Amino acid sequence: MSLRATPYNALVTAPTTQSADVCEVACVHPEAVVLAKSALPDERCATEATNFLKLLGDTTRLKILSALQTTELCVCDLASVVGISESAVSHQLRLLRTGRLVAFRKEGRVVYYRLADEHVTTLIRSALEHARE
Amino acid sequence: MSLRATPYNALVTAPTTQSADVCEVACVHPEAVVLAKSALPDERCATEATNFLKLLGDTTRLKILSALQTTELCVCDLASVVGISESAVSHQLRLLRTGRLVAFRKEGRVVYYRLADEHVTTLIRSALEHARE
DNA sequence: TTAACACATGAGAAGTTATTCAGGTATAGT
DNA sequence: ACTATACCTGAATAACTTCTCATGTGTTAA
Repeated sequence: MSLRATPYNALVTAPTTQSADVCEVACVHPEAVVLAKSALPDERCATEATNFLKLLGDTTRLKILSALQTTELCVCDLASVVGISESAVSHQLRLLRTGRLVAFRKEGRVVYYRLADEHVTTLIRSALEHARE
Repeated sequence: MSLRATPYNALVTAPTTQSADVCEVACVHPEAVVLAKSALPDERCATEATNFLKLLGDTTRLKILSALQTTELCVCDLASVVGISESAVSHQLRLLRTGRLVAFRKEGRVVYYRLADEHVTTLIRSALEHARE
């Protein structure tokens, strides 16, 4: 996960010149293509959404987030719960903070992290449900 | 995305020897740690869930899946809709097939892909909703 | 049979990611 | 002031991902 919002394939994707004829490239079902194309989320939303999903799509981060579903925890605690180094946790927390998936409060030298969003809980629950079936 | 189910950090993660004292490593809030630890999803579920979320966490795949929410489409169509090469689409479809996010039917030499699962639609909708707010 | 088409796949290149390690900063206690 | 603690961060490295290009497979049409 990069901290910048620029996705890998933003540079690679063909420049979609929205001319009159949508189906310039060879395609089999023009009407279906037009329909599907109009249903695509706009670029910004798609990027935001994938950045969000990317953050959930990592075992370490999913564990961190799962742990935070029960209670707020400090970095030390999280390292202990997840079973990795504090440094690794800290790096991941930075990504989660940047993506606004977690919030935190400082108390002296201890930093308590918590989930920032209901969506996180919902999505994790859905994904786990899907995984179990 | 690898096709194998072995995650990157399965080999790196410290071996959690589940001895009597859960908090062997230094940690600040033992009770919170125990609580959070018991709430962690088991390893297999966490892996499956993250594999699923990983598949959603890519702009190209999200576009493919979004397109398939409207109607079934062949590889050609998808390439046209998303704006990338057929080969790239095909590679991504393989991952989505392996992860059982899409299903397909063959008709002559054309292969029609469709979403395999309600969860996919739900999750995409949630993620986009989160992205927009 | 031959050619064209729709799709799949392997190899390789270029980019991205997650960890460790070696330092940092800020706060609390002595 | 000095030390320990809790946390953060940059650099480096190994692993992973996603594309392109070349090629292979199966099906239809001439």
